[in-house]
Amino acid sequence: MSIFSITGNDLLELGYPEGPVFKVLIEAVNQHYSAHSSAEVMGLLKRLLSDPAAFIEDVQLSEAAALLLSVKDNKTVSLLPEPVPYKIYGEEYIDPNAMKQINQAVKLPVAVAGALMPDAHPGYGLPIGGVLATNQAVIPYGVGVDIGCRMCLSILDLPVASLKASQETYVKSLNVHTKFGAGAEWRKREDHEVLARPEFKETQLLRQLFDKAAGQLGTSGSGNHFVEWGVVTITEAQPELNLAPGQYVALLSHSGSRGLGAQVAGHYTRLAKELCELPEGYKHLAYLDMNTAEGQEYWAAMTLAGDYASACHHVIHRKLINATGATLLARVENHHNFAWKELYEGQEVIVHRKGATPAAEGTQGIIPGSMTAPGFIVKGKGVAASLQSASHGAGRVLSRNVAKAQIKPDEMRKVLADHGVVLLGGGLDEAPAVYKDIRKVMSAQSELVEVIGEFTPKYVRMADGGPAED
DNA sequence: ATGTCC
Repeated sequence: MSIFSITGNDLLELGYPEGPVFKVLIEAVNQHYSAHSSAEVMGLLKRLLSDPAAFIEDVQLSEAAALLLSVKDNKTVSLLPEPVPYKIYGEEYIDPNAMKQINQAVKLPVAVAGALMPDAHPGYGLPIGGVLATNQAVIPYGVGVDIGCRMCLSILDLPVASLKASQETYVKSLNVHTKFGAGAEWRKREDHEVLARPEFKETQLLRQLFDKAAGQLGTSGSGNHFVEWGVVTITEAQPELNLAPGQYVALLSHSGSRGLGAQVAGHYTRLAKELCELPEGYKHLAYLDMNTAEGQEYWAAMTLAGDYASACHHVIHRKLINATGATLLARVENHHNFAWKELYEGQEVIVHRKGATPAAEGTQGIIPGSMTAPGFIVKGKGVAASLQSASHGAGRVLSRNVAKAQIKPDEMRKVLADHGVVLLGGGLDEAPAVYKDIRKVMSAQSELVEVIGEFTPKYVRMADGGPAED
């Protein structure tokens, strides 16, 4: 007969809420159950956690059961004893810390299903590249700080030869009509109907944020955001895009909802943490009940931030297309940090995509590679196991700090020159070498999306990189 | 991601 004992880690693994119940339960089990098998005790502990009321008169476990019931009354949320189903795509390319984060998210009591995309890397709460479906709950950090961060591609009627022949015009258009950097605002403000939205008058938060949003309309921010001219190659006729096979000049942008979305995310994450107390290590996953005023308020603010992000892209594209005198032939755009109401196995769920491209059957999207690697125009296949999602890019392999310490400016210049790419701004932390191989990432998700076109960057503008690390 | 704590 072996002597068996449990530890606090065992209880954490089982999803027990941290607190006095730990000490009481460890003592009770080690005193009264040490002669039982590990499997027997674990089974008992699972039953106790899922239904403490059934143990309230149990000789050995009544105290623990009472504590568990009072914890529930005190709104500390208990995790699921078993995770809901989730599928990982391209596991061999994914950081273990991102795996750990999706493993936590699928134990939330509101979780319905999850998925992890092949470009995944760690984030706050849900990993970047993480997808989570929940029941009647929205997780502000499941959407992310940059609410509505999205891609927008305009395919134009300009001759491809003009890219080289009129290099100066294209480069100048980026310098004149885009604005990058944290806090960047246009001195002469742009206009767009999104600024007339009633939501800007309906909460104190959005009233406060309106002026900054008006100033930042049509700016791009910093980090991995970009605006670039390049070449779209279509190999087969695409009726949905109304495009014949061939090559086209195109404009591609990547940016989000700027200060507006960041402040909305911060505000409602703080609120969610107050209303939804989760165990240690899970707190960034705090959620709002969709059937409360707070949940509905976040949803409205998130929707506005998403539409604002779209408006920013449209302002940028309008100005750059005007600068070249082009005509728009086709446009593809998609959010990749957002939450949607969708059906999963017949149930309405809230699908959070934090750095993941919507890929419902026939839905078009853009998955960028890097400055020197192609991006892909894709059409979703509607695979339920991925919650109808795909990656939102190649994903980083080097952190910003490591990149700034390791990559030499001359190496980066050479890679750009070898690919015929002109870069305005941009830092070592955005060098092509910091990204995974987009072709490997695409093959890891070939069952999720069909590629219908490629985009190759030529003239790229980004925010100036930060200072190099020592 | 954001002028890095409303």
